[in-house]
Parts: sequence; C-alpha cells; structure tokens
Amino acid sequence: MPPDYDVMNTGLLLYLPYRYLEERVLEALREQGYPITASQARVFQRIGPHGSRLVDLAAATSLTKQSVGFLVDQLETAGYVTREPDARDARARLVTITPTGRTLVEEGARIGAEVEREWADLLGADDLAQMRRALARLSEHTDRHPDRA
Amino acid sequence: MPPDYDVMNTGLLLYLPYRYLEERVLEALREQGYPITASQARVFQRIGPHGSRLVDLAAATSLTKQSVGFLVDQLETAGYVTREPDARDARARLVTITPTGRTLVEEGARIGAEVEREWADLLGADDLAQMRRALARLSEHTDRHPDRA
DNA sequence: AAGGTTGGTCAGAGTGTCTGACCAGAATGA
DNA sequence: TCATTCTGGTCAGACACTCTGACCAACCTT
Repeated sequence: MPPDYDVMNTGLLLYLPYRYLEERVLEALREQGYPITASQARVFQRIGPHGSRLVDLAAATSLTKQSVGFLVDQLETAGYVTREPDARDARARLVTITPTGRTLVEEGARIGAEVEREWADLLGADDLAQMRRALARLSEHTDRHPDRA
Repeated sequence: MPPDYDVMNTGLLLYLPYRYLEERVLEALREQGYPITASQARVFQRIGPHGSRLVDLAAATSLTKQSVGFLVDQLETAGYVTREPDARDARARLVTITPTGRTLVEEGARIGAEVEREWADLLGADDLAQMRRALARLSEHTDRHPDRA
C-alpha cells in the first residue's frame, strides 16, 4: 500500500521531487563524463555569473566557509572552477566557472529540462508553471542570499 | 543584488523552501527538548503506522540498509523508536514509534503547520494548496515506496 | 598608525553514508 | 524433506561531508 501523498507533510512533498531531480541530473552528468557530487553541485550552483566569494557562497548554502572551501577545492581539482584574484579586495578570491564548468552547467540544464518535460506531461504545463511561480515566491522568502552580487 | 528566482532551476526552487522548513522544524524541536538530526528525521518520517522494516525504510529513503540501521540505532537510543519482533518473519524486526516518538511527531506537525501558515500569508491559501497538490502528484511519481505497508 | 573587522586557510573531530563480508531465517522446488 | 537460493539484518572498515577553534593578512575605521 503506497503512502497517501495528499495528506503528507509539505517538507516531504518538497523533498521527494527534489531528491529525484537531483539524482537524475547527477547520474546523467556522471555518465556523460562530468562527475560531481550533490554537495559540490549545491555550492557550484550558487556561483554568480562574475564569480563569487567564498563567504558569499557559504551564506547562500548555509554552510561554513571551511566546508565551502573544502568543496571548492574539489571543484577546482575537477577543473570546473578556478580562484581568481578579486580586484577590489586583495584578501578575497573570486570562485569562477571555467569553460568546462560551463559545459557542465549546460548539460545539467538540458537534463533538468528533460525531467521537467516529464513533469509537465504529468501535471500539465500550466500547473507546473504555477507550481514554479509559487516555489519562486517561497524561495525569495526563505533564501539567504548575500545582498551584493 | 538578489538572484532572480523566477528563472532559477526547479531543483533549487524545491530545495530552498525544503531546507528552510526543515531547519525551522528541527530547531524548534531541539528547543522543546526533542533533539533530532535531519538524517534521523528523514528516516523517522517514513516509519509506517504499524512499524516498518529496515529494508523498507532503506528503499523509501534511498539509503542502504546499513545507513538506516545506523540511524535507527540513534533513534532507539534517543527513545523515539523500538525494534519489535515481526510476527510474520523471524528474521525481521519492526521499527516502531514509541509514545515519546509520537509526541515528537505531533510537535513537528504543529511547527510545520506554523510555517505553512506563514507561507499561506505569502502566497494565499489557494495557491499554497494548489502547490501542495502539484507536489503530491509529483511525489507519487518520484517516490520509491515499498509496495507493502 | 592602532584596533577592530572581514576573507580565507589550517588542523582536528564528529557524523553520515557507502561497499564488502557475513549470518540466520524464509522460500523454492526436485 | 532437504539442498539451494533469496532476503532481512548486522559487523567492520573506508570515505565524504560538515563543524569548531585557531590563526593570518588585508581592509576599514578613527
């Protein structure tokens, strides 16, 4: 007897599709020669278009700067990011996405879109879009983003 | 400059509210004297009304049975569950929620409802309900539940 | 210039998760 | 019925992730 999803708590309802999507994307990326772990990806995802500082990534992911540093080391070794000097602050370094990293982003987006198409078949495109809008408003409220880019 | 949530990938849109809700609930439970970690809670949540086997919990959470065993040990030590013999199979044991565990469930539900009220203020009750319905249908599709209870 | 603040690293500990090996009870079928 | 295979669970060890504490160098104030 499967669980009754309609009465299930909202946390689990968010978690189940999240986890599914994450696994699908990560697995496909691995198969295509772009291995990345979930932890690495959660940091990688938050890197801004012009690079991000470690502390900002830490704030965005709700991790300590040490943990983010550890994960960025791995992303760097994998060739997905580099640490560039920050012209405005000699202490800081900007974690920046490499060309390889960009390919990974594009591949990830492609696979994500594929899953989303499946979901659109399931829900209808309108309901899916509406769900996304609701989640976006919630994210705006629940995200800890740094004020600066 | 905050990120633009409307164009953000769906995975992050699911993750951000999920993580927020989880932290709120876990923190409140801790303050009320029911400490539980996120990993423990993810297993605990999947225990059925009449108890669940380890292997079924492993399937539901997408963890190995060893990992689930490790977490159930802790839940048992904390007094939230017990392992009862399974009348139908002498090998198996049913992980069952204790009265203390039930109190935790109720407290968690109460706090979750509180957050959900905030979300209803943000989105409107109708949009929130619609989002829940969409997520429930997605969960049905993406969840790995065991066929048996 | 002095003193506090901030971005980042180093070192070490604790937690969560996995793989591999194994055992005992259950299910199958000759 | 009993040999074989399958399944629920545990034990042991390794690896991955995250944290706290201590620290340094550059920044920002005054």
